[in-house]
Amino acid sequence: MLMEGKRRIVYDEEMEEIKKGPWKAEEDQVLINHVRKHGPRDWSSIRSKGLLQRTGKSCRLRWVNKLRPHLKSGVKFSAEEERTVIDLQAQFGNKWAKIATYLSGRTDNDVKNFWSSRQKRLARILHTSAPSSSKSHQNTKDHDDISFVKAPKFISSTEEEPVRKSESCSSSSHITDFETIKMVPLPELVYPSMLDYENAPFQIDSTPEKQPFVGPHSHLSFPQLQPDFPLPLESQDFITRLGDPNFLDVFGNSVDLR
DNA sequence: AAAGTTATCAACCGCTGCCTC
DNA sequence: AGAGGCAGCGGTTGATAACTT
Repeated sequence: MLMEGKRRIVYDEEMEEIKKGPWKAEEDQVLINHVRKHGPRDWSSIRSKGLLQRTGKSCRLRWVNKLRPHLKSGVKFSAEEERTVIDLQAQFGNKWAKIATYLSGRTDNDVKNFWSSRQKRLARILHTSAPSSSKSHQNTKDHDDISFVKAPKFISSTEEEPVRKSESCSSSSHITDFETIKMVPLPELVYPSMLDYENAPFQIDSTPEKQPFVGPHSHLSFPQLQPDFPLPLESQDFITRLGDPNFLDVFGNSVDLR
């Protein structure tokens, strides 16, 4: 990516240059050398020693996202990886760093970008505009997004670590009552190939044993929607349609599901 | 071929939690 | 105990590539 001409230079209080923007190969090399000597830590010392005019934060990010060994840079997410992300997002919420640990060679940034890209695509398919970036919408973003159901309590078979309050909002395995959660388990979300709805067979088989996820923790299980929870009628209708071979046709007829 | 739209990626920002003093 | 620094995380932005009209 060539953004050389757009490089920004800013100054801190001491008028000491802090370089921002794209990294040069020489800077990468300095960073790699630092990690070879000291390991992936002491990021702020890189600048204090005058090795680079980058913040420690920036150095860490560069290492984690681009320079770390064994990264799958430039390699698209496989169907398997997509399913893993979808499954884990349903379980953990937007814990990208945590999800990334289940995918070798993928960073939290990769997972985050993949998911946000997917959300936009889905929003378009559903004839809802992508979430506005306007600050005034940020706190309510989840509520204009795609569709909502009242979710039942999910049962997870694993004992999980205590969850901080801030984490609980979208982590379905910790929902304790009928909380509003983002996203219904659209078939497309569970089976990424269905986004290619020209060719999708729409043979939805959601039996737990066919869930393809394989992660580092073999005991991991995913919450399942209980079949008989009381969804609002509108949502029930929506979900009923998911099994309809013509389901996606409705999107072409300006049906607003919000 | 040009213009418009969408997808992808890299990097920054702000916040939070942990650790040290 | 609490202040300050640092690392890490998630959200967001902006540039470019790829695709469509």
